[in-house]
Amino acid sequence: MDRAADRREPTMRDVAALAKVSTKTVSRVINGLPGAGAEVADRVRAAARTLGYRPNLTASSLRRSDRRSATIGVLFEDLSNPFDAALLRAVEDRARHAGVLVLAGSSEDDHTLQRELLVSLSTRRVDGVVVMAVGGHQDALQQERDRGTPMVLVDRPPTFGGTDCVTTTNRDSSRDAVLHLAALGHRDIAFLGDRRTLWTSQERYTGYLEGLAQAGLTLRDELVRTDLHGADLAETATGALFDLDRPPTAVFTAQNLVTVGAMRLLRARDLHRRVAVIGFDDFPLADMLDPGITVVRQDVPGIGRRAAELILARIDGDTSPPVHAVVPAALVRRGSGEIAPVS
Amino acid sequence: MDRAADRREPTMRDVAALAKVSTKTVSRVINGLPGAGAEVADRVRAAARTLGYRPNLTASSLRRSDRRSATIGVLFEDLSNPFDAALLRAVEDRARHAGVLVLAGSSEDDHTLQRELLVSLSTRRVDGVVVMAVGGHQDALQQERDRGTPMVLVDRPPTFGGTDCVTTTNRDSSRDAVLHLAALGHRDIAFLGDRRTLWTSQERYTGYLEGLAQAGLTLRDELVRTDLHGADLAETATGALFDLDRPPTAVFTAQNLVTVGAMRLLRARDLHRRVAVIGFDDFPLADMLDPGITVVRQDVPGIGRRAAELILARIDGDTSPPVHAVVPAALVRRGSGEIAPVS
DNA sequence: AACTCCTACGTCAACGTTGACGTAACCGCC
DNA sequence: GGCGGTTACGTCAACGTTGACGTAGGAGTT
Repeated sequence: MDRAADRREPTMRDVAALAKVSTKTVSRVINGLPGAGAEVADRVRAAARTLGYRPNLTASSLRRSDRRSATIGVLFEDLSNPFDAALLRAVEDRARHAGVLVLAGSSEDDHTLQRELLVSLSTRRVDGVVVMAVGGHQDALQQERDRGTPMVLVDRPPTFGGTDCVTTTNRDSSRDAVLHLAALGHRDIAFLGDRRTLWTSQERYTGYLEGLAQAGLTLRDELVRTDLHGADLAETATGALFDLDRPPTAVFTAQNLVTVGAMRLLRARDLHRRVAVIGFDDFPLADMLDPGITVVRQDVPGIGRRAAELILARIDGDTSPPVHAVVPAALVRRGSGEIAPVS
Repeated sequence: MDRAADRREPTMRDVAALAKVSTKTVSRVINGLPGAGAEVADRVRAAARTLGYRPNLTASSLRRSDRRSATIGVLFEDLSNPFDAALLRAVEDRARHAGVLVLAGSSEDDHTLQRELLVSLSTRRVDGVVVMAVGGHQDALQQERDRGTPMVLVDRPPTFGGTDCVTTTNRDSSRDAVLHLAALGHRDIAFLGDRRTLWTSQERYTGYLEGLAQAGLTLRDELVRTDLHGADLAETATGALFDLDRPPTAVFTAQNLVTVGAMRLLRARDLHRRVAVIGFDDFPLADMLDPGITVVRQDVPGIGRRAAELILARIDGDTSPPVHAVVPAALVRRGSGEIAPVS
């Protein structure tokens, strides 16, 4: 076994000495800059190879005028949510193609932690930050943004100026989902939502209201349940709905864990074939359930790609006005949303 | 909107000038080192705060003797696989508590890409690397390891020396799963596996063989289907199994996508209530299906935590002999694995 | 009173790299 | 054959920080 741990990493100086040139010439060859003859360049490359030389990007970015670290930070709430995972993947994918690596950090919906992570990132001089989770106030984000760090918010618009964001068609797609249910004849459509503090929840609720209005239905307040953070709360709330004298015949669940919780209850009460369900956010195996769950599917890779493109452009010096990019979601019909009301 | 993008970041020199001390004193205060009076320290901290000073970790690690970047690299295959996502999350969590951030990169099962990512990471002078995906040869890994980079493999033992790894009880748990099925009276138990080049596939297959042997059952070669990379291939292969004259009464699926594919077919042929299924690897909503899927659940957070602890220890200079940590998996009974053979 | 020791600072150089600039050799051209 | 231009190098300092070391002043010891 090779105990190489204590061996010093070779530097440009070592390569230069072996190739009998100056470090500057090594720099030119390594970076592919002009000003080095073919013969010398070969010698340098050979020396680099024999020594196993790897340029030190941190030293390089320290000295370089652009000061780039070719690294961006990505903050998310919880990777165990497939939405976050897919988003990170999409951002990482796009960034990698630009030679940029991703420093990942999960804030677990904790403002203190988020602030600390932002400091950690800025301490490492990332070129920009993509933030895909912020409940409540955005002070820490604004503070970081004001320092000049390029920033893109995902799934939430900024409460402060000068910052790009990428969201999906929360309101329009929610409205469409409700209209889809109404078109089947449903008149009692419940709304089950995540925490009201979340911008997406509010948007989806607004879309729900718009849908009801557009279909000529009246809102029944008791069919609206919000602040359902997690599948368990959603399950309980769904139970309460079906204890009503006049229970809903259709349910619009405005977040994927809420959908799962609702389905769990419907299944337990054997209502899953009689009550229509449309969920916002797709989730794995939604097609495997019986019936398959009709969902509003966000274009997660599209959102991630767009976010990455925006941050990369800003890092490249794009100073055009801030953008709110909206990536369209689509209704995926799998059965649960196509159940007509029992007459 | 604050156009701060072009304002130079404040440095120690700026803080020193404002606090009327030397940069070295600022360094002492910022790093909490002794040798600075209380009054001076307060002045320095105040100056740092007014300027919005953030230490530059890249410059610091360049100069420091330990040369630490407080960053580790994590390579995974595909974040859209919940196994990878949960693992990354666990590693990130543990690392964060040690003040270490994670540079994430997906290799997408491509050796060229993996090699490039390793170079990118080493170019950024990460302190260590956790690798959770390598099919086939490990040349690039060994090369990186030989440079002295601390490394931990997850889910696969190294083919070279001097490197830690963390795996689960692939063989033992597979054997137990088969014995569980055999105890119900199953005598025709099929094996559906991922690519044979994967070490985990081989281990699980070996466990399957051990289980058959221990239960006194004879292997029927036509009930073994491997190289099923992805749910679609698994679905097709499962179909072929049930076209046999004497189809299996139970199926052991050795990977989560394989399980999903198999379930898809069983559902399509309405066999899902008659054929027993045990899958290796849990997956979201496995409990929501009908029947719930009995699985061998790996302790993914445990694996991730262990991997992080190992790499952090190595970075801290632990030179004890390489470790192969084995984190036990557990059988989770949900129904599909408890179906008795139809007589 | 002379000494050692300690504390609280400061000075300087170096980490690995690159921007700015210098220079020697060679080219073409009137 | 002298001039301007280009090419292929080299030299030097600086990026932001910290390790090694220096020093002034005060406290404690003999």
